[in-house]
Amino acid sequence: MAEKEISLPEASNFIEQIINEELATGKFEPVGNKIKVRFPPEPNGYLHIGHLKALSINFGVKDKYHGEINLRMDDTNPAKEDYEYVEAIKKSLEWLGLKYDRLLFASDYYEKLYEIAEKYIREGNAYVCDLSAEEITATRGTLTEPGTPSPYRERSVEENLKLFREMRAGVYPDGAKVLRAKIDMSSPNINMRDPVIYRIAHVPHYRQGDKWCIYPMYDFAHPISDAIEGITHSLCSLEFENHRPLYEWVIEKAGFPAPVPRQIEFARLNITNTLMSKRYLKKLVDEGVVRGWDDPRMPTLAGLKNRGVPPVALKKFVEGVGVAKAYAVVNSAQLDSCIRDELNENAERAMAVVNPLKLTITNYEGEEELTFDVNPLHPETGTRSIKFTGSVYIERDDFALVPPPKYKRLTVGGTVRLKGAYIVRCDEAVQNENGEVTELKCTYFPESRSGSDRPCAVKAKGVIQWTDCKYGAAAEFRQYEQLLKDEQYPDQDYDERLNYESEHIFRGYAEPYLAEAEEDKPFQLLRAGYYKKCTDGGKLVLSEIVSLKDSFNK
RNA sequence: UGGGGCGUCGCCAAGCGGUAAGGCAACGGACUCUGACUCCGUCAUUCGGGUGUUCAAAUCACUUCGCCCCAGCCA
Repeated sequence: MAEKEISLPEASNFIEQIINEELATGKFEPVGNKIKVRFPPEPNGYLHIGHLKALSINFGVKDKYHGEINLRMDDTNPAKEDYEYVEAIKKSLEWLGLKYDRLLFASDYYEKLYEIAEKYIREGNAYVCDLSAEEITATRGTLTEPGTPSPYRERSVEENLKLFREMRAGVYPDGAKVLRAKIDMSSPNINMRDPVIYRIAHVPHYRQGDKWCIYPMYDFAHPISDAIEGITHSLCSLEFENHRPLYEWVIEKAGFPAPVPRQIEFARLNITNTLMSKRYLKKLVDEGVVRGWDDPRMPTLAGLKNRGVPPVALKKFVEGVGVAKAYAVVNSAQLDSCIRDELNENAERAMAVVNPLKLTITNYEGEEELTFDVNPLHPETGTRSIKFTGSVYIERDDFALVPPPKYKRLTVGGTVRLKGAYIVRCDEAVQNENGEVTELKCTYFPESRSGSDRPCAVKAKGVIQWTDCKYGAAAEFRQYEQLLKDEQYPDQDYDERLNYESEHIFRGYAEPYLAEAEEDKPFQLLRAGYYKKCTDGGKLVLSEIVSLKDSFNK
């Protein structure tokens, strides 16, 4: 218990525990005890809420150890990648306020990677294999049976070198040959059975153009990229556990000096009611079911942003979820809670109705301005004014023909307070031929005006929100409460899921105040649980609104 | 079935041999011009099961059951 030059921070998860132990044993003294991590997305889609965990862990480690973090695009498969995605990824990190030390690309290492591949060949650690993809699969063996060596496994170094150079030169078509690591065809770990490390693909790369027609595989490129960058901890999700021996083999054979990067795996983030596979998300975008990757219905960070989710809420959520190795599905209620919590604290308030029911005050004439606190929790943020003309929309659920027990809102003959305005009594519920209530006729009590010191004999059981018929603005927003029980939720069928999502984007009327929203500023509508951030530079999406109004004035 | 992992409250999750933190959810109650918020209170004699070691185990050992991952020229 002697030499303790470094004071170790308190570990808040098992990864940090490991790092502390390594630091304590002096493993990183050769690099000045500098911890380096990386966040390595493949630019083949937008970042989604699942990436949040990797982000949080990596940036958390970086901050805690005053280390460095690279944002590295893991772009080794040109068929799927594009600049659009690297820009989107950068934007999402910026939105979250995460600052990385440098932006790097695996594709910038292609030359270096190629040199290491040749080194492998020269040292007998790799060979060119002519087997087809099907043949490779067939000879790989099964979970219980060992694989059989490729007939090309024992090619000479010279021949391998020649062939590999020809592969690079474009002599062979796609699939004709691959470079394989020469490890162990009978390893119980299938990943070690001579994995492919280079394939031929005559596909232009979004950054390299047609400079290359052979591309390194993840299992080869990733460990080496980590090593090149001097990454100390390569944190990834559980499904790469089986790749760890290969990760270590690749680095060892490449001959990097210690300390060499260490891969540590953690459990992915799963959330109920939220599908996160890129395949699924991309399909939604490609088929035009959503407006884009940033559609507020999407679980992408860009979508969440457009939904009005504050980045801090996301941070709190992911920190609250913790880091462990046990498979976990976090209930979306936990996310909702973090969002509501943040909104409750910081969002300005506004009223809105989703499912409007017209309420007309028969004894009211003229119009007036009512003043509200912008945020009751923080009165110092100011006030807002809403016009009131005596004709308003209220939420359909706030009126009941036959009230359930303990109902606190409007009923025929009952009274309720229109928030910030007057107490009204419902005299008549106008119904159409189908018995549906189409309008409420009410009388109001002038002396009940909000803020008035005149005593008012009338008492209201409840308070409801409203928007003025003449001045209210049409709006679109999403209800973030979990309306359906988990078991009813279509978990895998994405068409059903989309229907579900569509039903949870609501259109209705809101205070005109909302239409003036600043970009990125979420609102908590007075009925807790609703919130909305206006897209398109802070303005409501008008095309949605026009059709809305039509359907309202049926 | 070969290999690699994981099992602590309905959902996450601390705990690392000294007698089960916390959050979400839920449930009571107070307050309320948001049935919200806030506030107070309740919510694992038990750590997948069993057996051992120990004065003492969720923590160690053995065993058993369950779940996840791996046979892409994806990452």
